[in-house]
Formats: sequence, C-alpha cells, structure tokens
Amino acid sequence: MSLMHYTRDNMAGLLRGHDINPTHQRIEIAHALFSRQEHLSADQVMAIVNTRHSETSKATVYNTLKLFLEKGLVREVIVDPSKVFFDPNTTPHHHIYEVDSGKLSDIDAEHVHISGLPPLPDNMVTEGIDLIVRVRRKA
Amino acid sequence: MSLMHYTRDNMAGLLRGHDINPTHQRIEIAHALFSRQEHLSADQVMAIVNTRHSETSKATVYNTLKLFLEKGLVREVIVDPSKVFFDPNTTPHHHIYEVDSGKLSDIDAEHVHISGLPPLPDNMVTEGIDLIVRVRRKA
DNA sequence: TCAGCAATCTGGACTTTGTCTAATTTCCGG
DNA sequence: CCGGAAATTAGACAAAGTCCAGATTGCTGA
Ligand SMILES: [Mn+2]
Ligand SMILES: [Mn+2]
Ligand SMILES: [Zn+2]
Ligand SMILES: [Zn+2]
Repeated sequence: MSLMHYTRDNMAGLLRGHDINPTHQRIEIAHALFSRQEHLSADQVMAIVNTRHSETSKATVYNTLKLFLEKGLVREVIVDPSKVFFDPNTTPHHHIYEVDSGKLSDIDAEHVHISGLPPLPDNMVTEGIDLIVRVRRKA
Repeated sequence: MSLMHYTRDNMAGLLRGHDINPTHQRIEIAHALFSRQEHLSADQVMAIVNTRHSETSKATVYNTLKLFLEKGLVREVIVDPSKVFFDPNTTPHHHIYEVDSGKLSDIDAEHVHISGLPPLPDNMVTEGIDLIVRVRRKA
C-alpha cells in the first residue's frame, strides 16, 4: 500500500473504487495528484495536466477536483488565504505550513494527541480536526 | 480585562498602545471588531463601518486590517476557502467552524493539550499552531 | 449499425476577494 | 499660515473560482 506505484493504468481502478466514472480527464487529474503524492492547487493541477498540449479545461479541473472531494478520493487543505490545496492523502494526518515559501508537508497523526477539547452540542458531529503548524525560517 | 467595555473612546488608547496612529477610520474599524468580539471578514467590517453613510473606502478597510495584523492587534483565521476572518482575540485559542452556516467560535486553549508533534528542523521557528474543529449539523 | 440519450467536457462570461496606484485630503510642526 | 508626511480614496486591475449553454463522447436498444 505505502509502496504503491501509481500508474495511469491503476487510476481507472482507483476511480471506479470510489464510484467515479474513469474518463480520460479524470484519469489525468488523479494521476497528477497520486503519482506525486503532493498537495496541489487547482492551478497546479491545471498546469501539470496540460504540459504537453492543452487537454483539459479549467471548468473540468475544478469540477473534477470537487467530485474527487465529494467521493472522498482527496481531501481539501485550507492554509493559504489565496488558494485551496488538494491532498491525495486521506488518512488522518496534520500539516506543517511554511509561510514564506508556501511549502506544505504532512505530519502523521499516529503519535499526535489532542486532549481537552470541550464537548460538542448534541446536534453536532465532528467532520474533521485540522491541525496546522505554521512555521517560518529563523531570522 | 475580560469585562472590558470597548467604546469608541477606548479605541484610540488601544491603537496607540499598539503603535498605531488613531485616525477616524482606524477607530471605526477597531470598534467594529472589538465591540462585537466576533470574527469578521473584510466585507463584514466594510459593511458595519459604512452602515449610516459611506465613510471608509475598501482600500482603507483592507490596509487597516493588514496594519492591525502586523501590529498584533488582531489575528487572522483561515478556515473558509473564500475569505479570511479577522479575530480581535489574540490570546492563544482554537476554533470550531460550523461548515454549513459558516459560524466560527472560540475554544479556549487553556485546557487543550497537543502532544507528540515532531521536532522542527533547526532553521525553523513555530509562528503559531492552528487547531480547527470542523463540525456539521447531525443528519 | 446507428439514432437517441445521458453524462461529460468546453470556452468564455461572470463574480468575489483582494491588491495597486496615482491623485487628494488630513494632520501637524515650525 | 506653509510645507511635507501620513493617510485615505476611487477605481483599475488580478487571481481564484463559478456558471452556463452548446458541443462531444460513449452507451444502448431497436
Ligand atoms: Mn487554486
Ligand atoms: Mn472578505
Ligand atoms: Zn496532507
Ligand atoms: Zn477566535
């Protein structure tokens, strides 16, 4: 699993497994995210997918990323006020954000413990807990 | 301190204490935030400040909020992909974000403990730790 | 085979949030 | 008062994201 090598061929199966009809564009977009295992913005996905020659429209990139999100194939990371990052890692984990460079990296949730959170009102459920460590280069 | 009542008159002193020249517009913007003690977006500040008659330009609202941020008078909360919230509460605390309604509320950091975070590289310093509990109305 | 149909994709107009700039206004200190 | 620095302003601009109506694609059933 952790040694999985994400080829374009794998992508169709991955998409089907999440109830997503594997079209050419969707395969390319999934491949961009999963072969790199990096946090990418819509713009970056757009650029990657259209490197050779223009293949996929902006509308499709945005629609597809939203679809992936709904189907639980990717996760959204909100750390930069100017753009959303899409994260192919959907296992519970946290993030380190380097504010100067915009570099975003993962912290495994395994050893992190958060205690003392107040109880939620009865009619509420937790959808997720986002922990972001904002760091900066030392002066 | 916790019972502080923020009048417009107080605002001038508060601003001076943070090395901010208290102008009419700055006082109005500070008053919008501190009298409510709520998380406000730039748009909301703009609307509040210009309720009676138009007094403060968009440029000034954005410039002033950025100035307040730099001077440590307010804090930025990045939780919604479409807008930034400004927080008059600068004491260490965390947030609950209700995804449906967009309602944002505070969690006192006092009793929350976060352990097991990996050590940072030597050349990095933590600027802040943001913990956001994303909640949703039960189905 | 192929007409019909639903799903998908597309260019481009549009909206929203935020930034920038050059011109004006406000606020002093001398 | 006068001159200059600080602050404010309108409005042009930019970037991220949404929306729509028309074109394409890929089935499916006669
Ligand atoms: Mn983006
Ligand atoms: Mn705003
Ligand atoms: Zn991640
Ligand atoms: Zn807060």
